[in-house]
Amino acid sequence: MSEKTPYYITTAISYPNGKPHIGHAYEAIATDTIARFKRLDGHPVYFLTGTDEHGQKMQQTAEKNGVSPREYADSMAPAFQEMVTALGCSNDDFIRTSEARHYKASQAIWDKMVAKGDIYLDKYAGWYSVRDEAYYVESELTKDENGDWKAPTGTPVEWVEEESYFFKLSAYGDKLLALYEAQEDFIGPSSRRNEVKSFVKSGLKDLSVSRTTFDWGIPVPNNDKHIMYVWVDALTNYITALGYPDEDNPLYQKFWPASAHIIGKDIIRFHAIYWPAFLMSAELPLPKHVFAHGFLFNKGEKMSKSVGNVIDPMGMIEEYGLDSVRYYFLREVPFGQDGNYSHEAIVNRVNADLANDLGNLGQRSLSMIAKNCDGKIPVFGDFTEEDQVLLNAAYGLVEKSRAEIDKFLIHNALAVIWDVIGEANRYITVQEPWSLKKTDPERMATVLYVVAEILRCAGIMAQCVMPTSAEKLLDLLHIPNDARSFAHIHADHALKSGVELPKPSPVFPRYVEKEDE
RNA sequence: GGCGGAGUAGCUCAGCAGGUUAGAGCAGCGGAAUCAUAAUCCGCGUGUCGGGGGUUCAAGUCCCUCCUCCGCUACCA
Repeated sequence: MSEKTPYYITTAISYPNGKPHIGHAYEAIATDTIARFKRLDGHPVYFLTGTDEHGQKMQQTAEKNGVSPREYADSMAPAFQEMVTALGCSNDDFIRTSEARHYKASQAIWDKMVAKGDIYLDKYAGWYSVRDEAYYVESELTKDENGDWKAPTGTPVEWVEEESYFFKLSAYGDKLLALYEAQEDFIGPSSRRNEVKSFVKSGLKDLSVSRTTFDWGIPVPNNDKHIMYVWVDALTNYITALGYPDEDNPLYQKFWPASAHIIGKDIIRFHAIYWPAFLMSAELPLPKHVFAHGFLFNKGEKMSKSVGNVIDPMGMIEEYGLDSVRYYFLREVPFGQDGNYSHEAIVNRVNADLANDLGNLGQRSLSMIAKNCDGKIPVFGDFTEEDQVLLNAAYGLVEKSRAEIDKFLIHNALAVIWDVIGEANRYITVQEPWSLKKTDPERMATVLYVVAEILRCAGIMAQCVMPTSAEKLLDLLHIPNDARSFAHIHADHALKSGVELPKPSPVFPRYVEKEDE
């Protein structure tokens, strides 16, 4: 069997000037689920996440806290690493853009873009508000009664000019449009692709890619007065982690170009326009997909610190359990669209799908096996048509869900799995193994065998979204660790009759509301 | 303002190369069953498919128009 295509997937790197929030967590678990899916499906996978630590905001926040930017970054990054761990992410590396390897990579790609003739020194001019410490474009400004320009915040602005390096983004408009044409699925979902296309069609201006007003960033080669615009360095993290600029590095050789960058919808432009332009300039291969997920809302309201409705991912894990949280967000929210969180919704979803449908399917069948089949995988007779239909549905799961995952429709991939679980519950009702127990014990054994086999397949599939619970389920079926990949979802690897099973115990507990006292 | 997306059962959504009585899940109501985590299974919806107009033998599904909501409209990241 030839090895499948390597699959390199990344989250965006988080900006650690605050605590991790549910948005960071959502992106991480979604990316992790795809990464796990691909691994289970036999691909060599590299999964990267990390923190984006440079920039003015980090420097400002550090100053407010009376520490250096590096000290501040060092104090903030661990919370993100801990979150990723707590979320059960299977990332192969965690990159921090303040690391030495990343300085090397960023300066190398910069040099490549210089060599290509795409970077030049000029002046950046614009309306600047000293008080806001921000530039504004003219369309944002208003004139006051004296005819002076004001920022949207009401602060006075002045026309300032600053020396800056520019990247010739304007030269890449046509190439980018050609890319979007040639690779329809480069940007997903399609609504985002339209936005990006129209933005590019409206004409690209050259991009200011260096700053001189602060110094927390990667120095521009051969000109220490300038640091790189954070996005130049931030985007480069995706190749730093593979060993760039050493293009002979085995990781780079194997995994670049990336299969997918999973990002939030707010940073699509940087990933779908700037990043491919930078790579084209540096003459490096382009990623295959950039997919933007939506935002999460708390009962329809945007989460914000001032409203005080921010969801802490660690608190959620504690309340509902990690696998329930992972399952809820990935099943409930159509991936690519905005989603909603509420206590009622998660309890409802988790109890219905996990405790009732899958958990109870396991419990009802495994306890019958324990009581009536000597606690061993039942001996089965000939399969009826109904048996075969159900088994085939399970064996077809990989192909069906893979088609969804390849379109980044994680919610659909999960729905496909739960369709089979529903069919299995209906099958039991129709077959009535509890009646067969008296009338036809051999047939009862066959029915229970079929259900156990469905559980095996569903359990293997579910590993991508709920690794811990799925493992537990597979343990109950006594599936060896080396028989838990998608390749085993096939009749050739079906359960062996007579294998002794452990005593069944519930895998997905029901969430019961706490009494108000 | 310009460009783009969306408006379908209480909720979340699917449907759309136009074509039989517009679907699913959840919630709700009724029933069956009793292996099981009071779980499971079956049955039950008179929905103006945002409003109006048009094309067509036939329109959530195409065209026009209006209303509402949302996104994008570059240098904070």
